[in-house]
Amino acid sequence: MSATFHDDLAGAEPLDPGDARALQRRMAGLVRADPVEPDRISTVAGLDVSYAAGDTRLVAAAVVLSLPELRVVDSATAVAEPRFPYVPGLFAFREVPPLLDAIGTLSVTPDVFVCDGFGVAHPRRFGLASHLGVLLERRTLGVGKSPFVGYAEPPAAERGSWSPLVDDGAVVGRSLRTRSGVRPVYVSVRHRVDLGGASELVLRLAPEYRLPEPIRHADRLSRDVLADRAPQRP
DNA sequence: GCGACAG
DNA sequence: ATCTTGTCGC
Repeated sequence: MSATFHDDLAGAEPLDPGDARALQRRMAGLVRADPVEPDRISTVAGLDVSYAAGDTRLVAAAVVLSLPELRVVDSATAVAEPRFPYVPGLFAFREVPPLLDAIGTLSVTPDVFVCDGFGVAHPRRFGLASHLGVLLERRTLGVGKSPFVGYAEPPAAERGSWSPLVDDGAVVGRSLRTRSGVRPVYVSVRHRVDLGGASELVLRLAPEYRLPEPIRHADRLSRDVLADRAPQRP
């Protein structure tokens, strides 16, 4: 797909954490929450980045699946050297550049991007999903594996149960049970997507395992490329 | 001041 | 994120 929407901001890579936080505060104002109807979504891209122990390289992957079949229809990867250290809250500055590279070589433009991280469930309401959504001006949502900010009551044990993730008095996401009896994932919307629609979509994307299929595919692909192995079986 | 802290 | 074996359970 084509380049980013806000190219000016995409090229604005901060030099230090202070600049990065300031940039997040400015960009947070560009985020919107539009309703999304899961029935009208036909392609979803899963995104993930892998790292290796004794290797400085990092590999970003984007895998596009069709709905409701959940079949892989496109994929792309990008190898890079991290340009920013891992700092909680500034995660996007580390992973967005390589993710944009991978996304840029996709031959199709997916309806929604599912990120490994959060959207507005973030100290400055501008996590990875928000960041990517604003730069691409596309629908994005985040699925986290562990809580970052806020608190959520444990959802009931059955798949589909959820509870609001509240931070500083605001609902910033949902703790959602995608598998009965398995610890929940944290859905955090953020750009041109609403929380209810995002949760319903995540449930459709995760019919069998805890994590959404698009993310599982991206995780496996990025790991295979990093290990210099041929992409594994479907 | 101290602890927590997405991946 | 990544380093790692076996083991309990459906």
